[in-house]
Order: sequence, then structure tokens, then C-alpha cells
Amino acid sequence: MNQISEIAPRTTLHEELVGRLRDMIFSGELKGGDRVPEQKLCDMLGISRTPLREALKVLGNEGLLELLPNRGARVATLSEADIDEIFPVMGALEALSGELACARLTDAEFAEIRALHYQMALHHTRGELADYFRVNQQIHECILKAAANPTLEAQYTSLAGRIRLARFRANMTDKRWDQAMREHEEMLCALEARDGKRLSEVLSRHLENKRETVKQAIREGAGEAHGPAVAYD
Amino acid sequence: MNQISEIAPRTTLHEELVGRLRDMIFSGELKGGDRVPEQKLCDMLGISRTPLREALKVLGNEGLLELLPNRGARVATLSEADIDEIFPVMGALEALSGELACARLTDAEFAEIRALHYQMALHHTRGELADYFRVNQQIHECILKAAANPTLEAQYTSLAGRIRLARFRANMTDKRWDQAMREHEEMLCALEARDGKRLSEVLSRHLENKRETVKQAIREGAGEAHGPAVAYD
DNA sequence: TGCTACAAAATTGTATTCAAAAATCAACAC
DNA sequence: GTGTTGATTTTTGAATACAATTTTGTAGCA
Repeated sequence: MNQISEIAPRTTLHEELVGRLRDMIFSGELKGGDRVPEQKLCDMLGISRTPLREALKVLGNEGLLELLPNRGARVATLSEADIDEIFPVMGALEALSGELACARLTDAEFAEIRALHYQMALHHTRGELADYFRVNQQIHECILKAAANPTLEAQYTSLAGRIRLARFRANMTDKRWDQAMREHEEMLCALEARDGKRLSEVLSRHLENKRETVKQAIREGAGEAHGPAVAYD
Repeated sequence: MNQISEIAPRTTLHEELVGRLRDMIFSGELKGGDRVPEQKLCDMLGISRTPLREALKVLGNEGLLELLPNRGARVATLSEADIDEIFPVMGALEALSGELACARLTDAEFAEIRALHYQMALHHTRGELADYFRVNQQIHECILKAAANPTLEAQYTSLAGRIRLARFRANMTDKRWDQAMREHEEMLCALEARDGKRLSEVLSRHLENKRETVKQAIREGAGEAHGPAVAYD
């Protein structure tokens, strides 16, 4: 009986809406600074306000939305100061994920990361930035998954979500791109050697180098996001 | 006008209820595994179900409550596996807070921490465990505040809240208590020297040593909490 | 034209209601 | 005594209604 209820997970409307609203934020449908018009959204989605308001509360608590009493919710914006605040925390979490991943990585998991790495290198060689980012995201996700720590994953993902508010078509300089690629080579070596300390250090450095790119993007276009969120590397 | 709205912060019922429910959980009024009876709580607090449900969603997302679709909310419980999951993450965050604190600590802040340290040492000498914990908590909070990173603080506090679900009157062994005290001596030296790396290492080790105490407490009394949450050291 | 005051409209926060799901209870069969 | 079934009660999730607050529009005045 308890087993049956566990193999048939239920979901509620508010939970679905949390995901839906996240997608709308990350896709650019709702941009930083935008008001979230409750009734309009309800009309559009064909639901009542109650579960939507519940979802807004969750996203408010996560920092993706700002809840303004009596004035509704607004999509959060990211300043350079926010970046300077979030990145060290993300760095600490990612460094830990590197250590844990090396401790727990299976051969199959490593093989997959290596395959993705080669694919990403191909995109780098051909100058295909969007594809590079897509595969790059997969690699980072594989490392996080290999760490096998749901609490870590939840916290990292929550912060990564906030970073995604800084949504631009990032044009990384060739120099930074080459640097990022070298960092990924180091990561692969560390993973192969299951050298947690080394991976931890590389990941932390990698993120620190990424920080300036994100801040530059904010400086160039604060509040003028274009299109869907693109990850940085 | 925007300035005026900012100097007069408003609050909503759901936010108050988030805090109130947290207090109820930490105080032991609601214990791990307990169902959260919505209507009874509303009758007791003299409010309608809507803001209460909104508050439950927030606490569910934070991990203090488990939301069971169609069956309501239940106060989360902590297993040893949860501890093994949460503590490395807390360790990484606390290590970072140590580094940041050393970089940013004012003389006044250090003086306050030192005073609290001596007070705590006095309680240790006299065997006054509850007072030791109370002051100990203050010291850890001062270090976190000196780090001056709200994102870090929010994440750390959220995890610390979950740890508080393991609520027992911890009887630390004399051996562990002496060890903890020595660790705090090291912390004070590192803070005085503004040696971030050293403090980071000590804090991380301190937490790792605390982990076993918490797990032991869970083993001895899982689900049988007594009285208000007591911090560990 | 710009400012102020007021009214109307829109939006937000909370309370209440309704429908669906879960829990509990009672009756019956083995 | 145990297990099953059906009815009843309770609880939960979502929709709707109501009150309060904010925003917008209009009129009057300098």
C-alpha cells in the first residue's frame, strides 16, 4: 500500500506551475524586472489564481521572483553585486561536487563525460558556440549527478537558476573560450585520475573565470535581455 | 515614491506564517513526522487556509516539510543518510564563510567574537552545556554575519534549519566537548590572524566532527524528540 | 502646461465554497 | 479474529467571492 502510493507519484497544480513559470523565466518569456500579472497568466493558462499564487511564493523564496506586498511579483534582476555574492557560493558548491564526483564516479559515467567532452571540443573547433554551450551544460550536469548528493544538487541548481536571469547571447572572447576549453581538458584529466582535489580546484577556478564574463554581459545589457537563457562557460 | 515604499516594508500573512511555522517546528510544537492539520492550525491561529497553504508551500520547498499530494503536509524527518548528505554541503558553505569572514572582519566584530568565546569557555569550564550551546550559536552566527554574503547566509541557514529537525538534548561526551573547545580556540586564533585558509579548514573539520554526534543522536532517538531544538557543536 | 484631488478601474490578499481524494467507520463473510 | 466492501466523514486542492490596496484616468485650478 505504501509501495503503491510511491510508484504512482502525484503532482499538484502548484508544482506544475512552479516548473512552468521557471521555464517562462528561463526562456525569456518573462524577463528580469517584468511584473507577473496574476489574472492574465491565469486566463492564459486556464487555471484559478490560487495554485498560481502558491507557485509564486515558492519562486519568490528561491529568489527568481521578488514578491512585493500589495504590488504583486516581479521577475528578479541580477546586478554585478549579486554576481559577486552568488559566485563564491557556487564555487564552493561546485568544488564540493567535483570532490564527491571523483569519489563516486563509475567507469560508465566517466566514459559518457569523456564522449561529451570530445563532442564539445568539436564544437569549439568549428566555432559553434550555441552547440558548445549545450554540450557544456550536459557535462556540468553529469559531474553534478556523479556527485550523487541531492542536497548539493538542489542548492547548486537553485543558484544556477538565478545566474540564468542574466540572459544574453554571450559572445565569449576567443581568448576566454580557449581558456575554458583548456580548463575542461584539466577537468577531464582529474576525473580520469579520480583526483578530487584537483578537479575541485579546476572547477573553482573555471567558475571564477566565468564570473567576469557574466559581469561583463550584465554591464553591456542590463535589463535588455534577448531570447532564451544561454549558459556561460 | 519608490523610496517611500522601501522605507516602509510591508509584510503579508503568508510570510508571517512561514516564520511562525518555522518556530513551531524548531520549538518542538510540531515534531518530525507530524502531520500538519491545516484547518486545525487555522482555527488555532484565527486565519483562513489560503495564506497558510501558501506558507506550507514555501516550507515544503525548503525541505522542512514534506508535501504529500492529497494527503497534506508532514514535518520532515532526518535520517543518518540525510545527515551524510547535508553535512558536506554545510561544510563547504561554512568553510567559505570562514574565508570571507577573515577577509572582511572588523576589529569590533573580532572583539565581540572573542568576548563570546571567553563566555563560552566559562560555560565549558563550569559544565553548563545549554548555556555553552547558546553562546556557541552566537559565535557561529557572528562569523556568518562577518562573511557579509546574504546568499551564503540564506543557504547555510536553510540547511541548518533542516539539521535542527534532529532535535535532542544532546549530551556531548566530555571528550567531544573538549575537542570542540580546542577547535574553537583554533578558530579564534585564525580569526585574529585573519587567516582565511586556516579558519576555513578548522570550521570544516569542526563540522565534520560534529556530524558523528548528530548521527549518534538520531540513532538513539529517531522520532522521539524532546523539547526545543538544541544546537550541536 | 503641470500639479492636485478625487473617482473609477484594476490588482492583490484573504476568506469562503465546492469538488475530489483520503481516512474512518460499520457491516458482513470467512 | 481477519479481511473486504461500502457508506460516511474528514481533509485537501482548486475555484470563486469579497475586501483592501494600488494604479489609472479625469476634472479643476494656477
